[in-house]
Amino acid sequence: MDSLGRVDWLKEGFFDRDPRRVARSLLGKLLIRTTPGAVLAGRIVETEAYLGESDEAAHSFIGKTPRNAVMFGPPGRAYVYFIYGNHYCLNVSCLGEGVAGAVLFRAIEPVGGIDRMAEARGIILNDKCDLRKISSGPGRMAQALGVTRERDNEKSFVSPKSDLRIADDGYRVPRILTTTRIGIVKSAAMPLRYVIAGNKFVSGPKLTL
DNA sequence: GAGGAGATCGTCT
DNA sequence: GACGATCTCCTCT
Repeated sequence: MDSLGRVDWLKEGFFDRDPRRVARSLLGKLLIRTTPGAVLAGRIVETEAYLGESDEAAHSFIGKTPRNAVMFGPPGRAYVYFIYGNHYCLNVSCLGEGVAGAVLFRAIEPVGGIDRMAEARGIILNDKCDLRKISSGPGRMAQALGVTRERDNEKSFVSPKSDLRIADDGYRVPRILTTTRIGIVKSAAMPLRYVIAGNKFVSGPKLTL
């Protein structure tokens, strides 16, 4: 972690808030995966908030099931699910025990261990490669960080022993844009997607300001 | 560059 | 048995 300089690790209280506030606050923070051979780090540039049982688009809308139980658990835990038969998506639980809520990590800007993340994505690093393909989009980002449900679901983001944590290195987000969420049908009009304005690693269609 | 469709499987009804 | 918080490839312009 020496290469990252001095950072503050996020604590459980950070996540014990409304998912909308957590989603905004997470922008600009560093998502860090510690592996035996390298430290993978990415700056969070895009998030989506999923509210509790009042949000039709959230998995928690149908109530607690084995799949979504983490959303109802304590804050600061990883909720990982498998989607479309191909991809994993990484979320962090918000609010306290018994209250559902989560924030989906949609994209990060690679800042450390880039070669390892590219390798995990099957991308050859050279002058022509598009770095956005490493971690721009929930499925891509999860693959770059080696996130799977078996390995990471229910894992704590706030335990000092965890290999999946979030840090604040003092980066100041210039401006935040709020848009509707991507890929959902129900409650699609709710503006619960947050992105760092102008950041090229944000996924989805280009945003006009 | 934009748009459409297929891939593929866990989860819930 | 249907559907999904996605990605990639292919076609068309």
